[in-house]
Amino acid sequence: MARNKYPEQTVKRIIDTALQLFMEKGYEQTTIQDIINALGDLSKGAIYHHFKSKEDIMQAVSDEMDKDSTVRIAALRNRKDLTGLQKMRQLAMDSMDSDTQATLLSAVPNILKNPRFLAEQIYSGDRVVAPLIEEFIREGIVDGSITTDHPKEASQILILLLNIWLNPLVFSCTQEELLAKFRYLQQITTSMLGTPILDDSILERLDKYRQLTCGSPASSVPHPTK
Amino acid sequence: MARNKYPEQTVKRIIDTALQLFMEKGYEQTTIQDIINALGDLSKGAIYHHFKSKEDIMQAVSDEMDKDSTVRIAALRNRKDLTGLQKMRQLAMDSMDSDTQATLLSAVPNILKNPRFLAEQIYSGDRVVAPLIEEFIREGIVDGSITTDHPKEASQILILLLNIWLNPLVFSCTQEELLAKFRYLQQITTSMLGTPILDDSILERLDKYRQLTCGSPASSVPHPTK
DNA sequence: AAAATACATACCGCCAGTCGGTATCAAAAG
DNA sequence: CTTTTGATACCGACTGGCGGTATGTATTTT
Repeated sequence: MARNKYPEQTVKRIIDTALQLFMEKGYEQTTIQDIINALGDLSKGAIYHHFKSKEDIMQAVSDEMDKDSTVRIAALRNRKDLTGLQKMRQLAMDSMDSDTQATLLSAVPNILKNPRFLAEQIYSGDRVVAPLIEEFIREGIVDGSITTDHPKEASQILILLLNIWLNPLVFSCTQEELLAKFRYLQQITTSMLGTPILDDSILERLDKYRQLTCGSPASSVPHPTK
Repeated sequence: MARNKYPEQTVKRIIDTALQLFMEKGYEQTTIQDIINALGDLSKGAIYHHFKSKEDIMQAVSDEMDKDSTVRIAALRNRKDLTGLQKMRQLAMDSMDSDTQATLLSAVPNILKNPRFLAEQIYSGDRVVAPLIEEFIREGIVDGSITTDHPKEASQILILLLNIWLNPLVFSCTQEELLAKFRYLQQITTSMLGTPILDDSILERLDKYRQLTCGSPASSVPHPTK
């Protein structure tokens, strides 16, 4: 195989391919040979030239997954025209139709076989996303749009509930169950931050979100073939 | 090696040894040979006679870990002298000084290297513990000691926050941070169930709990050697 | 005595990771 | 402009260790 003049393209191809396979089959179940086969035109030596171990590939994959949520939040961060509350609302909105979420949801069969990704989600939520949310909350406290005496803890719980508890990929559920969860989450977050942050416009996205994981749009609507 | 007349003892030894090693080194990092070496007097054939795969051992280990929490809850369940609220309080109390928690906390270096256990905790919390909590909540609603319109969702969130978010093993934190978390959790759970369920008597246990993971009793009290 | 159980041991296939080698490039040297 | 040099991108055979199996043997149960 001819040598690539732009090795970063090769690196990216490896990461993308590994991401796909790790999501589909799980990290442990994916073999380096699987990645090689999926790439088609690279060898073992090529991979181990760019990454020092399989774990190293996983690290790069995790970073890649974190990337788009952090850049989205970073963009929000610089907006001077929004109150803390408005930034929070946008954030919650975004968290359900980001590219990563979509591809992740459509590719991962069930996260039960992917404890690595579950752990990654939990920790990146707490370490990278929550601190930024905390910032928004503190802004909201200053500009008067949010009320709480525990911004740090609130941000952690918020992201945990949004990313994990409400995620049908983690806790599979029917449409009605998801709706009930969402309603209760509205209630709780309202009492946490002193004002509603989750409005019903998220609901549509939420159900698309769920459909991706479960397939059937609803189990509550019996539709005998007419 | 002489054949054991009581094979269930051998099975239990394997499970206990595997539990210990899985916690210390992580599931993936523990080899069958490690288990054999730790056991000292058994061979590979012995293990694969009692368990059909390494995954099968993990399953048994998980069941073992779930066991004591489920029997404790089952015991609470039959108590007719307690209100739903009182059962909830006892449950929260128990969740922090059970044997499993203690041994788990003292053995596991960081759950980051143990995504399997983290996932296991999350799912067993949701599937086995939460439904029982929901029962207590419904009892509490009937006997008037608890108020909520979403017992199911409340139970899920409650156990998630208690087992995962508050767990210093999952999210390592200083004593003050843990205290702040606990205070906020008191607040939230109170608004969730209409009455305080976490009282300060849990706090002592909570700090012991934390000390097991981090070692130092407190970072807030500077004690220069006198 | 026969069957079932509780082990032991040698062995297999597969996997992550290694290592010596080759091909291609960029820049320095002629 | 050509040659040399050294660095980089990649190849593919190989290895050690892993999970798992097959077969054999001693002990218990029936």
